Amino acid sequence: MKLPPRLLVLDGNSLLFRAFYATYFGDPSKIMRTKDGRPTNALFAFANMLAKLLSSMNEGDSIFLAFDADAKTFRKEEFEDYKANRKPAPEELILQFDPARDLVKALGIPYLEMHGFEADDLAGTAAKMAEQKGYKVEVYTSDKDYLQLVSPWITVNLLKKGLSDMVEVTPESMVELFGFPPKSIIDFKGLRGDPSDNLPGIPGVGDKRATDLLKEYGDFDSIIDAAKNGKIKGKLGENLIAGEKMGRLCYELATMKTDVELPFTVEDFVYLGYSRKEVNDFAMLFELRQFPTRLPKRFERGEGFQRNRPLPELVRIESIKGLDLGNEIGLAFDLDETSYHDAPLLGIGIANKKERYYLRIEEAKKDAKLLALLKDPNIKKCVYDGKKILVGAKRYGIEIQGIDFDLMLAGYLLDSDAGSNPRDLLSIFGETVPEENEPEGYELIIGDEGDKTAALAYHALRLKEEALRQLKAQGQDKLYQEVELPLSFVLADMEIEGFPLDANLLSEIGEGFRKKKEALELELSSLAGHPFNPSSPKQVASLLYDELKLKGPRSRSTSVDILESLAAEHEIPAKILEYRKYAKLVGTYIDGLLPHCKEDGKIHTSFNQALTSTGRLSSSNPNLQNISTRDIESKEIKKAFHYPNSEYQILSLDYAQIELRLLASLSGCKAYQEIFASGRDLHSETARKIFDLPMDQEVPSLLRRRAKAINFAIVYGTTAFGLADQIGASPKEASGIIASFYRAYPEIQSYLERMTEEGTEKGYVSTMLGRRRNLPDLKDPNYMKREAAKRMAMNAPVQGSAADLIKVAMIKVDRFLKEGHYQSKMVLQIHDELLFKLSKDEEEVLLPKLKEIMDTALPLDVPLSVEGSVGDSWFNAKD
DNA sequence: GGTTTCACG
DNA sequence: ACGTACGTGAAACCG
Repeated sequence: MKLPPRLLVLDGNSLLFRAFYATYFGDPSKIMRTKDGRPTNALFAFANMLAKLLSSMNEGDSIFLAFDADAKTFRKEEFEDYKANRKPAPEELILQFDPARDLVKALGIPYLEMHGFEADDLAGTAAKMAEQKGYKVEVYTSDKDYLQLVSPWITVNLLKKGLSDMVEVTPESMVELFGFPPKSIIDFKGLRGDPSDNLPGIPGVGDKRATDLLKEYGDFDSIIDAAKNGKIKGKLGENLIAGEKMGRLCYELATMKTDVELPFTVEDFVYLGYSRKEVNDFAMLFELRQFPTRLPKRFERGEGFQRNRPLPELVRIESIKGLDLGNEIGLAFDLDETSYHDAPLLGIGIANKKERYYLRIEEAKKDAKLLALLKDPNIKKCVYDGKKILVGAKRYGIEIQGIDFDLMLAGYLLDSDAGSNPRDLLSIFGETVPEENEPEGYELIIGDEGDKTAALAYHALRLKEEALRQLKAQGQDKLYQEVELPLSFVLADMEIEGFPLDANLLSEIGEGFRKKKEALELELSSLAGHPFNPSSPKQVASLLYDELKLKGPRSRSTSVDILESLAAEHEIPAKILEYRKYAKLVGTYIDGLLPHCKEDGKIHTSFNQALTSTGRLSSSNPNLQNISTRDIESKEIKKAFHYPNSEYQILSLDYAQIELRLLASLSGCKAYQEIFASGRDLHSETARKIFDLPMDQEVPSLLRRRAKAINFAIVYGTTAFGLADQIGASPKEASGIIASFYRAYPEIQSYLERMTEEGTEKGYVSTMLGRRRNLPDLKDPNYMKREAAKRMAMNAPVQGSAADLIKVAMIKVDRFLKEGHYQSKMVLQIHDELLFKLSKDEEEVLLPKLKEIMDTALPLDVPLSVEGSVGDSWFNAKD
């Protein structure tokens, strides 16, 4: 006969508490710690408990572990004093909570925590679910509340000290041990209360009387009835009647919830093994060297192990009719990620916590119930890349309301270097998605249609709680809720609105560039004495360094600065540079841009909101954040960006020296702040300070240039070599300048040092709004890697805070424009600059108002300066 | 697909 | 004795 499947249910909090106190010795100074002082006693004992339990398991057995989420539970809402008497857990234990979670993860044990529920509700639900499916369930805890679960199929193992000192409670042993059957424990608690949870019960009823009453009358209700009917005489009877309300409340609070809507099915609990690498990393980090050896080898998994549960089977449907989706769903669009402004929308993925569905677009568009659900703001949508969905939906005339959670943005904040494609980003959570539905060779795998889309919908919904928990733990929940998520809606509008491009004018401008490029090509061939491709670095290097024998660098580089330095020796390098300029213009900005121009006379970029390591946006397809502006001739391109018939103008508002102002504010350097407060020229003032010039004398332009260079160098995480290279001085001279800068602004030096030190300690640095950049390389043994990471540690908080600032400004600007029902629209962001489609009659009102919003987006210790300009084209809207 | 170059902040 | 500035995207070349 086949044995019933076996499930182990663990109360993680209870076990961890037990683990802690079993190794506490009554004194925090005596507990086990790592060399650098982090407490590990509870982890040690907890890890050994888990190792022992895993050792008892066979292939095919299941395990589930529940944790408490945060303090606010439904019990607390019903009874304010619930657990009010509990002493807060000691600091040493609290410090081990998060690592314990990491351990459970590393061990590949399916685990769960949910807001508003305690571990026992989740564990109880899991146990009951499994019981119904015919499992033999073993619960491990030290909490006697669990005894109410005991049944022929559920045994509760009560831990006294550790796993070695444990009582197994079955229905039979229960009566023996406690004098009443499992279900009476709730009646018992209603009568007697539970001092450990601060439940008073009924006054005058203690252990003895409660047991006696239960023996005589059976359960809580019958006892109260008996008292009301006068069968229980005297003081006890009166107490029972008077205390009924409190007793009943205690009864309810003691009742374990076994009907929580879990995002798991019992099948998800099957144990698939642990990752050797993750376990070893954990053991190393907490100096538990023996621990990995205690784990059963049969469950060890090597590289490439996917701990994630198998996805629920994909269900293709033609309508959502009859589906139970509730008021929170996962939603995904089958729409190419990189070309969602044009690519066809193939279908829609929908998920609840247990199932995932896919509808082709033809069916989806006809499904009235689906369309109503999509536009219902009360149905919360959990998505991956909501902006893509909004843009796609708009094109197909589908209305979307109620986007509530965006897994892409949450994952990006948790690890800005994780990469923004779903596969890489989901790996943060130990999940993955099926391969894209792509033709493999000539064989089209039709079976995969919608698989990835439905999986994304499913993950977005299922990972919401976990992602929000992690964001909160990292102090990034506000940044997510109040900045990134709302910004994604603003960006969607900007992308949909687009930016005007006059294709005819652009082609015309391009013809001029093309002629110059072709002329230079001929000229170069004749100068070289033979035809060659000036676009080929290899051919150019061979011409310059082999044929002409010019003295260049060992690297044989042909980049701008090298060619400029060679210009004195020969006329070819300068011509090559000129050729490259026109080749770039034609290739990237004329021929590259034209195909992106749509019939609406506009260009629709994609802002990538989950890509850069620092928190900036990036723009692609096409990139509108790198249109030429420095070189006056190249800037001609900007003339083609204008609205037809001058019905609208272009307004540009940009933050002046935003990063340096932030450096002044973040570092708290008074002298540096003072320059901005005074409104004087930053670079001249810096030159005066570091080169010791008199206040009244005008600053020579060479010194101002050098001061400007060092101001930038500082934000980049300067090196003397880099600065020297930049200003054409010796490294020695450059390091002298750096030293003078730090002498003039010592707080800036200490701020930058603090960033590298804190970064090394914590493994990350943060911006003003708590955005993180992880920098594990600060500890890398390789010197070069470490130095590079230091520069990132100095730069990321500044560059990232600037990104925070303009993102907040964008949200505020957007709200202002929408609330005032203005015609004008925000259409582009270029890191420190916002561009607007400006309705002429709104200019007078908007200019000062928008400036003010940008100026005051975040409170700083320096004034901000926003410069604005208006023109009939982008070209004319600058300076 | 990786490398080089160059456009931007 | 290393070999240097921070963050991007697109196009062209080259193997």
